[in-house]
Amino acid sequence: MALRLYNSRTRSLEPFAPLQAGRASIYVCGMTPSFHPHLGHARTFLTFDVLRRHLMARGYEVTYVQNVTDIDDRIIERAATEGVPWDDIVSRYLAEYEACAQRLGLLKPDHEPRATREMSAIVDIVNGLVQKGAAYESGDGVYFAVEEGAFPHYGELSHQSIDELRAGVRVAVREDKRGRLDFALWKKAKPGEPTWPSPWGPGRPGWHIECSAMARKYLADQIDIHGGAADLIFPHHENEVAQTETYTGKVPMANFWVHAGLLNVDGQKMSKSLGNFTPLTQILDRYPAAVVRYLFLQTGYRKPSNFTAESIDAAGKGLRGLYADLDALRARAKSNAAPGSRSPAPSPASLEEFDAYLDDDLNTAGAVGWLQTYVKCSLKDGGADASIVVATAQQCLERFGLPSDAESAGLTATSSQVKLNKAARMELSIIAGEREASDLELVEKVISARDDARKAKDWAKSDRLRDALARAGIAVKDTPSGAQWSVDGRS
RNA sequence: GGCGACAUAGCCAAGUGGUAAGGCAGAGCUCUGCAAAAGCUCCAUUCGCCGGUUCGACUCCGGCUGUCGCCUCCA
Repeated sequence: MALRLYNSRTRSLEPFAPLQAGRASIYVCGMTPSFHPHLGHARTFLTFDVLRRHLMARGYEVTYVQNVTDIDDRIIERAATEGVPWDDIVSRYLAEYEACAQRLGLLKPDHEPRATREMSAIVDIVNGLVQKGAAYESGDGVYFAVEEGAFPHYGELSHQSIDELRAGVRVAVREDKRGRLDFALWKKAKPGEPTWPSPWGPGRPGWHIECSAMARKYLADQIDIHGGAADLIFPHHENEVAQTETYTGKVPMANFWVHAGLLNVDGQKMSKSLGNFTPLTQILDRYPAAVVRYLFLQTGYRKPSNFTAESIDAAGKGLRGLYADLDALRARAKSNAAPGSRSPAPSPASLEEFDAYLDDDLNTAGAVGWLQTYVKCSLKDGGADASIVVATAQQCLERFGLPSDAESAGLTATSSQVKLNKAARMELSIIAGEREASDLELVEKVISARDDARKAKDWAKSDRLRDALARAGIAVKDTPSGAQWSVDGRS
């Protein structure tokens, strides 16, 4: 079976055929660091991270480029509001994004070009477009002449005609251009704005042109897959296609346009004004990154997705369950293993079943279901070779970019995660008769006091202590080998 | 107004022209001092509504309704 992907350009599912045998080039529109990265960013980049991992697993040599648009109107506005230099804004939010990307386990792009460092490539394209007569200089910039028919295929990607698009244009924009649909390739400097030199005087690139320049420079005139979130289809990608294809004369610039669905929060579009905008950093502080990843894997990447506290809690429990079953299989494999035996290879047949889901337009949700069933059934079926199942499941987790066990996924309690609030600390320190002990020591003291009570069959005291721990956010469970505890909701 | 996506159990969510994966929640039982955890079992005669095609549709076609998104701020 071969990979099939939904191509927004043709609105159909197509077999993936690379331009060069064995290679795949992907360009994904990355961050504009003008504000905090949010969950929607995470969803988009996780989607392409999994696509990339799957292509690699299928034997392609993948070149993945994800740009940074580090100059645009919003960055300038933000800087003006805060009264700081524009590049302070960029470095602040870019650093925040990179920290999040690392926590999410996103593979590092092969190239991460930044618009401001690619000015000559940008100016070259604008120049070329002007020379071809597809663009013109006006009082405030250089514009692409959509309305004069510079690009006959304009609108094909977003499947709208020029007339339809024109009808949709809202308020008259105060730009000095000939046609309403014409868009800026280069913006001449206004006072106080950052500038770069150009044949049209100091200024800065318009939005869209940077991607045309960087995709060509770091990949080629024509690439296999161009990705981004669905909200970029128009105008960003439409304009990008117009620029690149007019400039290079090669069609199409991207064989596949792959768009990730947008994310809603509590049923509504995420926005600052609705007050449901949560920086990604805060989400990752609250939930393990692996849970965020698992949550999005459970949804088709093209579908609109709704984020709620319930949905991520359920995802966390589902992932924990998977890891628990896997641990049980590991234990079985260990007890069955002959001394000195090597760990076995994954089952090719099972792996193929898993990959078949991903081949089907990256059906991660189906693949998750398959993996849950595979692990659960293997656990019930004593006849299955546990070590092979474990090896196979680990491969699947790697395809997903998920850690191989609960501990590395940050799902188990560790001493550093014990943080008692004031009231809880007070209560436990009274019970323990300790004032100076660390949070961790306090918890352990109370646990052992409870153990003593249980040995003495003083159930009332034992339950009292368990309740106190529960109020402090510590869950206790008694096992044959003694009491185990965990930070609530963590394990 | 134009363009599009989606509509499957309490929630999330796969899927197929031949009779509904999985997760969460819930219920019962086992275990347990009681819990928790774990194990076992159960949980959509039905896939928004109405027509059509078909031996047969949730799956294909047409219409309707609803939700959401895009139409130069957007990942």
